[in-house]
Amino acid sequence: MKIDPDSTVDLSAQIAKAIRDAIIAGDLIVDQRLPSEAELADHFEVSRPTVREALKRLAAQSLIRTQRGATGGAFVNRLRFEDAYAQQVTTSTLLLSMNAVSFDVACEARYALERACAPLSAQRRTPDQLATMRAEIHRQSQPGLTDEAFCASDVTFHRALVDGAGNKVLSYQLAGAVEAMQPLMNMITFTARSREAIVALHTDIADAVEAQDAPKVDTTLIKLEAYTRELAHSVVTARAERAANKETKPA
Amino acid sequence: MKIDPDSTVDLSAQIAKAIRDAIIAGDLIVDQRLPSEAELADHFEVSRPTVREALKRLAAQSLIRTQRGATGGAFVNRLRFEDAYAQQVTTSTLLLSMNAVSFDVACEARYALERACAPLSAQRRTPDQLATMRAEIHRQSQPGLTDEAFCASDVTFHRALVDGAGNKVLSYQLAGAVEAMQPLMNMITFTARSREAIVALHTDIADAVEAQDAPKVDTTLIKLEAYTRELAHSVVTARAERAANKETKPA
DNA sequence: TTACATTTTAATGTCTGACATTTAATCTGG
DNA sequence: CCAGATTAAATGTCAGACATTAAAATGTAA
Repeated sequence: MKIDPDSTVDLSAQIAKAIRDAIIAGDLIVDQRLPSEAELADHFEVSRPTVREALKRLAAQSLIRTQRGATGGAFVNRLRFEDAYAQQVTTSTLLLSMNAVSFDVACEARYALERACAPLSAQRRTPDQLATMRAEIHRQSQPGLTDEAFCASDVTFHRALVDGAGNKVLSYQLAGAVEAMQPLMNMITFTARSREAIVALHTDIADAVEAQDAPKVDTTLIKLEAYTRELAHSVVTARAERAANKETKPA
Repeated sequence: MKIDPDSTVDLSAQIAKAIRDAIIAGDLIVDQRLPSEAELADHFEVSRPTVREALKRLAAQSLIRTQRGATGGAFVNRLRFEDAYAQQVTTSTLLLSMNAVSFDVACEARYALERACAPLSAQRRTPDQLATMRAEIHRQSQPGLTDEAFCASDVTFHRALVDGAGNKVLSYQLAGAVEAMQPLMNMITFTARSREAIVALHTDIADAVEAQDAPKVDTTLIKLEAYTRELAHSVVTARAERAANKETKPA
């Protein structure tokens, strides 16, 4: 593991890269202890604060964890799916909000991916996952629910559907797509009638999943996607109209 | 933005979280300059090295960038899809290698996602993307190619297929799934005959995409998935046999 | 001998203060 | 008006110190 002191790149970034590459290459294995900060400082011929900045970079990516005390130090972290979810969701959310991704594009991606899971989920879903879907449908039917709570329940419902595929890699990939959509979905005002329509479609999906009817799940998801887009467009239209009124009225 | 000095959590982690939350909430907008390190140290009532560790954590997630000099400082970064790809690939790769994800599970996820893109790609692919697919098929047909180069070309081919959907969010999500598989694929030894079979399937896919025949793309991808799994299983079997011989022969 | 309390020790976490380096803005002389 | 020198403000780096934590080693009494 070497760095170039003459490079214009931050020393701490170089050190982080060197260690990260070693982890990816398998030279440092899970739960292995890195040298102490003082030893790393010696090795790379830099000061301890610089080493610490490098280690914090790696910690931010969940590549290492640190422990204080006599037998403490920095250890290569076993990257867990649960840890990766959070980062995936954060990153996806910011990508959507910072890159002017249209609702349509995000929606299309989300449902395309979800439909990829659906056949597997219809086949393999556990009773527990089915129960979660039913429970969320019930929650969504209750009046007085805020739009945010409705959306959150929607996310839980769809995550149960995705998790039903019983493939952790799929669940991980989908976590970002589904949850990152939530802020966009929150812009939609769900009227009583639109909630009713969504709950009806959710029920169809749960029924089809219970009956292991994959094609039915697929067609219902297509309907749900179309309806979601329709709702979003009506929001955009209403907003445009309000803006137009505002422009003409005051004078 | 506040932190709790009595918490057992690292101060730098708390500060990073406070700033990250502010970015996600939109309180800090793209390209906005954060206060200087000295000002942040004052604000949070910590020392400058602690603030710096927090900023390095955020930099590791591409949430901020720093600039030296008179008008320098830390700026909220516009998270780009290209930046996110790299992290996505790194994370996915480590997830697979550290969590004993079986080839079958990873393969299933990859092809399920890829098939989600295929219909869109058949419909929208540009001539350029089609040309990339053809070029990679040609490369894959050349004898003397190393297994690694063959795999790399395979990745490029499939990325062109995925990008053909013309949906950046889909491409981003797929980047991790497709590229993270590469180390696993590299374990497979591609014989002349298996390469021939794969090239034939790739050609079928390219033809179907050119003809905008979505169902044909789908069925061919299913065949390709089956064949890929078959190859992987034969590798595992061969390895097990070698191990068995090794156990009985030497004495 | 064993169980418990104490001390030691090795590591990370944090602080202070200083200097180096970079870069844009400002000043200055032609 | 322009080119070069100067200045100022920020990040990058360093050295050394102390605080805190937690495990291991040690000591002590039943």
